[in-house]
Amino acid sequence: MGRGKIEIKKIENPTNRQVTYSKRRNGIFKKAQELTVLCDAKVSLIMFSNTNKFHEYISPSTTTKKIYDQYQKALGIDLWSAQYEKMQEQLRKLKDINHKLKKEIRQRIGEDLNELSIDHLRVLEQNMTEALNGVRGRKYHVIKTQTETYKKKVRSLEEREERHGNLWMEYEAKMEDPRYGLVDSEGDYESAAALVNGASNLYAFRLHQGHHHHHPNLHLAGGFGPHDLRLP
Amino acid sequence: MGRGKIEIKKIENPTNRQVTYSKRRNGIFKKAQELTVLCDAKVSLIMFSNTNKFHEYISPSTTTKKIYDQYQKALGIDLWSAQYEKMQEQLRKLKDINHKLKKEIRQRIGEDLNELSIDHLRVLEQNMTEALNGVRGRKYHVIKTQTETYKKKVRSLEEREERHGNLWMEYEAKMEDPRYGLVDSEGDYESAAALVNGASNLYAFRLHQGHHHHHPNLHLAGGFGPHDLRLP
DNA sequence: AACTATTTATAAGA
DNA sequence: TTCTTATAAATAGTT
Repeated sequence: MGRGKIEIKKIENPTNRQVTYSKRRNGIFKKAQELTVLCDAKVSLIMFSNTNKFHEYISPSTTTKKIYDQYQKALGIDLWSAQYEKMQEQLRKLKDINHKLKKEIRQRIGEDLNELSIDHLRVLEQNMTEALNGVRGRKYHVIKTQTETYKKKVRSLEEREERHGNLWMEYEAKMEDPRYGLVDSEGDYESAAALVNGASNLYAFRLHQGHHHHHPNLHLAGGFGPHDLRLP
Repeated sequence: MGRGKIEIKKIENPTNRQVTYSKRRNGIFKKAQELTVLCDAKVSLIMFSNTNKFHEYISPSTTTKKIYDQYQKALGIDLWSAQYEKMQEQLRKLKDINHKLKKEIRQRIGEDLNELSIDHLRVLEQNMTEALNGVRGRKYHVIKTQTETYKKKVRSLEEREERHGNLWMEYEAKMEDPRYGLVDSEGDYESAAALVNGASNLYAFRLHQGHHHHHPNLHLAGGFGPHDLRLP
């Protein structure tokens, strides 16, 4: 279609080749666009000239990525599948582990016990008893340490009192702050809750359940709060 | 170019549209091939018809993957990075949740208590006490149910014994199987461990730690066994 | 799937 | 590059 018929073979004259590339590129892009409109088709046309100049046509109704996804689907291949599936597998495993960890916590919280056999229950009970002893031991240790610390502070304050004479009031005020409590009483949940500041959701969860009590500081570490813990 | 000029707009008649698609598709493929040869260009032409039928032309000197790699390089973008990063973020979140869950379990096992304040310790102790009561309650319930079941079985066997006279031996053998134990004694860890069959790793973990005891059935549900639980 | 009148694309030249 | 134009090629409507 031109002044003369041409043979379809590489145009050796670079200028000529470039001109033809330019003209025919426009022609094919126009054709692609017409096909898109006339036939409601999706077309992706990517070309690189022999000088590696890049040009593309893509139907307005889609994107290059979509076309390529569809392409992979059509051919049943995926050149990126190796990496992708590796990550999918990782995700699956983590979700599974997560699920199991949640279940363990639920059982240690006293839920989901029905599926445990008598033998499991015995081991769990023994295990929790030991753990509880550990917690109690630690608690007493902390209390003891605190007590000694405050005894020292008292002595220190008394000495300063002898010299200055008006710090006693300050000390008394401090001792009324529950955070400095020296007592060994368990206290009730409410007052304990009020003190828990950096508490993990575990405690938030329990307080929530037992007392329908709400404290803004008890909702930290989003992602596995009360709701999540109840998941199967 | 045809018997009459046509407007470039969607062909409503489906048959007509399909015919036009077919004809023009051939035309554009021919053009792509000619351009490839004449101008030594690389062309990737992918199209999906209205009915999602897939057709492609690719210059013989390249492959579709190469074209897309070149495409991404030319545009300086990565079509899959968004998805990739989304998965990375998901992985990160799951790992974080995992870490927190493990920490909760460690604290309920009596480890990692040092960072807990006296108030946290009190709440945890109270919480574990309640949970332990729950486990004990469940245990006694199971024992009671089992006891009643075996009382019935005994009666049933006695009745059959009256009629048949040789099943008593079978029953006695059964009662020697620890799985049918009626006793309420806690038993020692070793014998308990021997019974734990579908036990979660939680128990496997504790038994492991306390007694350096190994039982093949205690290593189920891979992925968050003893080693994992010690992770930070 | 073939035909063909007509439109469209484009090769060569400016 | 762009325009021009003669001619080749593509194709719309028809069979």
